[in-house]
Amino acid sequence: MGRMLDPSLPDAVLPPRFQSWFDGRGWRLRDHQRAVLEAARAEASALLVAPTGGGKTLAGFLPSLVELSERPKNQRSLHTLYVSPLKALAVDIERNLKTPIEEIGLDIQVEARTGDTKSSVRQRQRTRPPDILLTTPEQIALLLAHPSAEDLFSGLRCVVLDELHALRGSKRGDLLSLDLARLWTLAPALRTVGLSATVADPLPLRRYLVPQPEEGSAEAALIEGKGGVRPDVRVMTGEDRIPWSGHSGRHAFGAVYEAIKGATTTLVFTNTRSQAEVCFQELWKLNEDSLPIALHHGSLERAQRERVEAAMQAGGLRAIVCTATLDMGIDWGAVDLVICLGAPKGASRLVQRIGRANHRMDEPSRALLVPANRFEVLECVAAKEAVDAGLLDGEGAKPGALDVLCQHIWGMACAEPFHPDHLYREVTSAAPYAGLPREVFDRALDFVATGGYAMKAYDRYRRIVRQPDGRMRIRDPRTAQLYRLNAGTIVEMPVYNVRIGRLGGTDGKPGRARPGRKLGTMEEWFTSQLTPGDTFLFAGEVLRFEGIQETDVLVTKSRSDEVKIPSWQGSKFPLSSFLSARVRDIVNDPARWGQLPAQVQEWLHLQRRKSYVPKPDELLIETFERAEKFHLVCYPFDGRIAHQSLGTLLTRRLERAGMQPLGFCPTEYALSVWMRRDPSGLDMDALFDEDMLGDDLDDWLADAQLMKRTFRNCAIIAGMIERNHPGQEKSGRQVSFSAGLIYDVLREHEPDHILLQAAWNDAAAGFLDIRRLGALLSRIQGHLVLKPLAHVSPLAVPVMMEAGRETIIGGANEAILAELQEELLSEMMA
DNA sequence: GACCTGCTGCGGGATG
Repeated sequence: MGRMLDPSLPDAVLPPRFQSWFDGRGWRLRDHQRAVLEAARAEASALLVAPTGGGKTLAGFLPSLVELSERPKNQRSLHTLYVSPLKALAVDIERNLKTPIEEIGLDIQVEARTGDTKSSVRQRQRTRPPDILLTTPEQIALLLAHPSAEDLFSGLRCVVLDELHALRGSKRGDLLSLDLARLWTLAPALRTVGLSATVADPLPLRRYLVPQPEEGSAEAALIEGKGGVRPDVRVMTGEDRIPWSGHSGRHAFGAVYEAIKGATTTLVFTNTRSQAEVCFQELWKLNEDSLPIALHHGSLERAQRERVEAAMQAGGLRAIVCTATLDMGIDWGAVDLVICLGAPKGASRLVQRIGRANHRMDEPSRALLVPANRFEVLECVAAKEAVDAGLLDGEGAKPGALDVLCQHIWGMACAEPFHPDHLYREVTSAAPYAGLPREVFDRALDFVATGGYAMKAYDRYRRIVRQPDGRMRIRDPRTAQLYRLNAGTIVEMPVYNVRIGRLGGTDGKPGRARPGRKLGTMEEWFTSQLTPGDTFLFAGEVLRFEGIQETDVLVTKSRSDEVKIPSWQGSKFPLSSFLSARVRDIVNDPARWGQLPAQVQEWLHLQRRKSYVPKPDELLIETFERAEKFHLVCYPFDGRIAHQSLGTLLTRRLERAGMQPLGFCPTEYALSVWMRRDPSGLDMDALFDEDMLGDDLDDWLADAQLMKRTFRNCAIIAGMIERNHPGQEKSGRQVSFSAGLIYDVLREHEPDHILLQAAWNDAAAGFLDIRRLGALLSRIQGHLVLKPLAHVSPLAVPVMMEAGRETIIGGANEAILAELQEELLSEMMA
């Protein structure tokens, strides 16, 4: 492998001690490792893009190890900072780095620092740091917001940023970029190494890694590791009937079990926690061979998850059913099959998940995609094609979040007084904030100093004050303490603890129960649907709901078969634009239908006969009457979030047009709206005009609850509202109430408040997906195809099922749904 | 016999 090495080079790159360590293991320096060393020698920052495995982490650390080995004795100071999005990775790397350090015989200290590190150790690390510190973005922010920051970091030579693709573009990534900017100020000799999975466009990552100049832009060197073997991806299309709707993949559990039996170790990825619970439960029912299969998701108690991870590490498991919790993390060499249950949602996410299998360079990772319904078959096929062609989702760079900027300004004042001009220049050296106008920075600064003019009367919002010399300093030590309690960008929903126990005390007398072992957490809204005696699935067990005591949901184990499926309200996994365009391409092009399973082909052919198959960039709009209601169904294939926004805005227009709309239902692929009047005579071009993104949108948002929730997150991150902390008597509801109050006050009295702007930006990028909706509307202008029908069309059946599920009172009543499906299918065939 | 939706990540520190 590799190119011929220049015989004059090797000595210059790797010192003899290192070379013989490589030799002793039968390793050769890989090309990308050499390139990182050469970049470091030239004092250049670099982005290393490579698939998992292949010594990427070692490549990031090699230059630091070499430099530290050449350092004069007795000179110890923080040399290299490693940042990972996961605490577990920091701890794992600590273990892994110690091997080469010991074996080469280097005098280098390595320590991890996370929220789990003992506070005495954290304190000591400020004054006597190790040579290499392994940590998280939040910890760096905390270290920087301390008077000791300058001493600690002034000698820093290198920052290694692991899994950078997973941080960039998020608020955590924004926070980290601002911290980098401060580090560049404190340690001008600093270079960075970014480690990233393969991305569609590395440029934003390369910019992220170096200080941006006032004019133009700068980027780190790009080093591309050799791609491994293309993964072997298959889409499961058995003989079974492919469901018309639903997302559980239940019809395929038998085949999933067989696949697990046929592999050494399998990761079964699901898209939701409830899907993971259901899948796990059903696999155990099928598990005649008693295979050790485990469950892992984010609402399970941490200790339980750690037991599963340890069992995996020890080779004791055949499969784990999991959610995105295992998208990243410690490599498990034994995994040789990845199953993705349900729609893959995006090519990059899929590649990341597939990469969890088989880290040997010369063998392909094996992956099996299991579509749960007909539309998902299209999505799985589109995703497989993208992976086969080596294509990924492109994600544009978006400007840094303003609430994060406010938090950072506050933190910087905790370290030492700053001059606004200097801090502005520093902040704009961070790539996400390179385009930040001074005027916006000044408003953020003013917010940290006063809360904004609507809040000026409230003393508690005054966090920094101006000194006579023009510099800003923290107001008092308490305010600095408050910063430390509120640092970070992750905001959680208030949750209940699920614990074993009964109401009424252990001895049967009334009184306080002593709750037992904690199994995990559940959200208030699901809890509120339970009445004592109900049974539900959680942590892989059937539990009986006993009652609520304070923030504990008390449960006992049960053997009931009548189980409710718990659900959580996480933010929505968006279907990537890239993948939705590819799904459209398949549907639009009958020449490509041959690769689809027979049932799906028949479905599309039937659609062509009974209604219409749109051409690229056309939007098909069907109307038909059913059960005394008129339905309008359109198929943008643009993801549920954009369809949700479109549905809201269309409904408002239909209302004005006198159609008396009754409801709408978005799916990933389509949108249905139903109403009392027949819409087929409407001017569709006017209905779908781009101008709906103007006043209609503003009207709707004015009183949208979602907007308040978004604002709450921004207000917490910016430090306007305190987080919940153990010991503080402030429930989640009280926090959101006060956030709602502040939101209303600001909307009325200070509509240009920085946090309203921050919330609007979040909403536009998040629950509204404005960019996507805008692209959708402009794509279809002049390409609407209206098809008034007598009956429901084949494409519409799954959408109608989805709508039926949501509108049937009392949740999904199976008998009614089955009946609905029968009716729809016979009407469709009519 | 179907059918059950929405992810993850982190987190004071000085003093007794």
